[in-house]
Amino acid sequence: MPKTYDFRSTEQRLYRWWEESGWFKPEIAGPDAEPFVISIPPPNVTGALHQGHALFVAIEDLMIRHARMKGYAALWVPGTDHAGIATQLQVEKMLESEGTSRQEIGREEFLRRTWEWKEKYGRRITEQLRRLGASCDWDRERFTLDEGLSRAVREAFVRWYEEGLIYRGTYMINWSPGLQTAVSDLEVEHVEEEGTLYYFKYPLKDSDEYIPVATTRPETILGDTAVAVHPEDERYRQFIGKTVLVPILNREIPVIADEYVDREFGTGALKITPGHDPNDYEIGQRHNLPIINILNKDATLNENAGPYAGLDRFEAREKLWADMEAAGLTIRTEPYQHIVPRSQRGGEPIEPMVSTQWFADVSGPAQEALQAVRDGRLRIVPERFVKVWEHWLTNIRPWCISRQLWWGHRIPAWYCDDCGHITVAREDPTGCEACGSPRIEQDPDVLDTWFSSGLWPFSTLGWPEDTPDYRRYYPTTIMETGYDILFFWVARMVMMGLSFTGQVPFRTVYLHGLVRDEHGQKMSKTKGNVIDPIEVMDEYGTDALRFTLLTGSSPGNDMNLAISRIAGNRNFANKIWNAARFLVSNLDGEEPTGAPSPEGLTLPDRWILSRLHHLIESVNRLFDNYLYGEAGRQIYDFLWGEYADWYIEISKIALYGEDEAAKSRTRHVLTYVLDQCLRMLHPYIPFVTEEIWQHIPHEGEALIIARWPEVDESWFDEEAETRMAVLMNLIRGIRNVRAEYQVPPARRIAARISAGEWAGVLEQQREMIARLANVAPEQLEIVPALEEAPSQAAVVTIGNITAFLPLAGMVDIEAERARLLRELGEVEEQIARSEQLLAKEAFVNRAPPEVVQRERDKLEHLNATRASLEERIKALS
RNA sequence: GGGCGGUUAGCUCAGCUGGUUAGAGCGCUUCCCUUACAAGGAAGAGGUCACAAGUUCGAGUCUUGUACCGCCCA
Repeated sequence: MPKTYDFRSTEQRLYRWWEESGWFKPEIAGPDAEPFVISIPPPNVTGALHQGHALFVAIEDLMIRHARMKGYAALWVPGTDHAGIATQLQVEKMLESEGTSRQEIGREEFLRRTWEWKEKYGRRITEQLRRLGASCDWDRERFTLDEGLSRAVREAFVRWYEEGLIYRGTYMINWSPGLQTAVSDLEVEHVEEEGTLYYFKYPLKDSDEYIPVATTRPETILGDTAVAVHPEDERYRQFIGKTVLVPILNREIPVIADEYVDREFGTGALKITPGHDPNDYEIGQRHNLPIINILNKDATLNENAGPYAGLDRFEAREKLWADMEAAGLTIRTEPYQHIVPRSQRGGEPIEPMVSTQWFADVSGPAQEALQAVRDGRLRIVPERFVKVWEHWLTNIRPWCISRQLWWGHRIPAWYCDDCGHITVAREDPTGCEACGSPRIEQDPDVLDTWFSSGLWPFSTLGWPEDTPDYRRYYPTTIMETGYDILFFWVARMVMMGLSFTGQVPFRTVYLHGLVRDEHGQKMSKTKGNVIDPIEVMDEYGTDALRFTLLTGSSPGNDMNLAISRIAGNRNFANKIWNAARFLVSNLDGEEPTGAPSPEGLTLPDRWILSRLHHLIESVNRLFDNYLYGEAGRQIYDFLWGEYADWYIEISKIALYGEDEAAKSRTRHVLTYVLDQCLRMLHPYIPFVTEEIWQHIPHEGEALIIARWPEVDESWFDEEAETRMAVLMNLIRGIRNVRAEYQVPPARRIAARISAGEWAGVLEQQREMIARLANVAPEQLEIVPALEEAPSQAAVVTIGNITAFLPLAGMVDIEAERARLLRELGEVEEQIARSEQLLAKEAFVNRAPPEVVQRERDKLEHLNATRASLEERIKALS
């Protein structure tokens, strides 16, 4: 084994081996195994890997590998999403660079070019998922525009249409002028911005009087169809029912009364534009107001805007205001904080507009989705997201599902030129369903991408066909994804799953947070703080990135990713590598496997095995509660802080000695403990653990299919743990003194230990003390009590144990006294605290007995330490 | 306006069911290229756990309130 772990020569080779061996497939678990299934959150087919992908892959691969090792039929279904808007934009950009456009080349050619683009770039993202170690069953890979999935979309659309849940209608929607399509409510962000509030006059017809009105969007005046005031507002009461004139256009509109009007806001009078404001739309419905649309699809003004037709909405705003100023219709302007609806993609202002679109009334399915969580068929982790779930689903509104795009699932509706009937069908019709006319035309629009992703957990398994995969692997086990798409995706999958399959699409939803940069900033190209996963993997290896993502985050919370941590975890991989290297180089031909025999074990053996099984117990409990980060950290701490720092150092005594039985036993313990740790670490850092496992003695073909460790409480050994704790403290104490007195590390010192009842234990471990504290073995004296304490010596006290270190010429009596007094002070402080606690009757009576006993033991130990310290201080005086 | 999360060492974060002297990585100080590992080892400094009150024998952990930061929804 080379001196450092080389991930570059390892990762690709292992991944290919695993995949070619068929270990990513659930079939390896046998036909009776219980399935454990995850559908991948399908990344954008033409997207590039970012930390969000890296995080979900790390978590899901961890879940899948863990399940696989536990013997489940583990299936991770991979795939990609056609991502309508994103992909179409990319292709349009390409066309633009070619000096053409999608309009110019036409729909058919555009789709051909987009498929071409998909073929070219579609493999990039899945290659990158492989690079992360994702153990997906690639034979089951799906794409949302695949034939099967398209059939699922058809089926779903038609069924909901037949049930009356999907309908076509003219309502207020969110219009994206840049994309020239409708978008759903979810795709609009509401951003608070500095704007202007414009005050102006609404002149009364045949009068010099006017109603003052304020607006943040003056151009919408052109679409006003009423002015509203509060019915009880004394200021405006007399105007109710009168007629006012739209500025510049001089169109006549009524003054109406509506309680919706906030008398405190602005002037207390409200202009009503039902065509371009959701609230005004509501009021317009109540009062039967006409709706005037003043916008074209590209957000320029149309013929209804009179002299402003053709202008962009923001140009029109300025020009109209200038004209009104000239006409004496303006009052004043003032700076104003208001909420601007902006496109989630690109950030351009969204225009509310009345438009004919397809909608899905999901209020029924939403109720079922609520019920599923309430009755426990669906569990959300972390639980706090249940509140968000409840709130959103109880206030759900119709979902606008049509998009004026070309890349996507075309809406399966045909309009009859003759009778106007709409034919909605599973198979492309040749004629009108109502009149039979062949003069039918398919709706040009496509469906919201989320409509097809909503079917993902079952469409990928074959639905609507009753396939073997669908029967065996549906419902899936867990849906792991970011909390940011809880509504977009998770809620829709649950609603659609319940509606179409009658079952929850997954039993558990596990939500992770966002990956931010080191200082909690959102990563973005413009900020230049993007940490590219590919670059990170190139420099530190996949395992380092995975371990950092997995141990740096906790469920549902955002995480800040720091390069220094990734580097640290690269070091961790190397640390395990070298621990294994040490083991392998000391095997001397032996190949111990399985658990060692409990017979004839030494104290350190018993200790590390006890610690290991406490770790296994803890890790399993943490896994049961989805606390993967904490579990990973605990394995890290154990492996580095106990196995490597202590047990390996101790093992050198036996391994470098002459006792063959001791060597053999030590090799076995070393191997067993490392093996168990590698198994637990494999879901976190699959590459380095597999590579190491292949080097150390093992049973079975590969770590990826090895059994997950189970706790065996018979290894628990409290006595060994207590004794080792004392020994370790003693050794640390001696090392500490050495450092304080600046004893050269290489220099062996003498030690005379008065150990009381510990003399036997210490005597048995004298080699360990000698080696780890660098005490000369022939100058290590361990006795129950020293006849005479050496005067020229530094002292280490651990309870009843006092170690004298005669550091000839190095010990300054005064300095030593000061050091011991300092230590005494600390001990006394702790004694006081402990005594205070034990003096309280309430504590002694009410705290659990074992807690009280522990406190008593502690106090006893402290008192012993104090006594030795005092004695020594007295001796030095 | 409603809801949620965060506030713990210089920086980035853990701390699961309340229970020894609150941990880690990075950074910092001192020493060491000791035959697994300098991507390392040994020793160390550094925290009134945002603030206030409460529950409890016991609170970083539970409850309430406050402040600040962030997110979601309207």
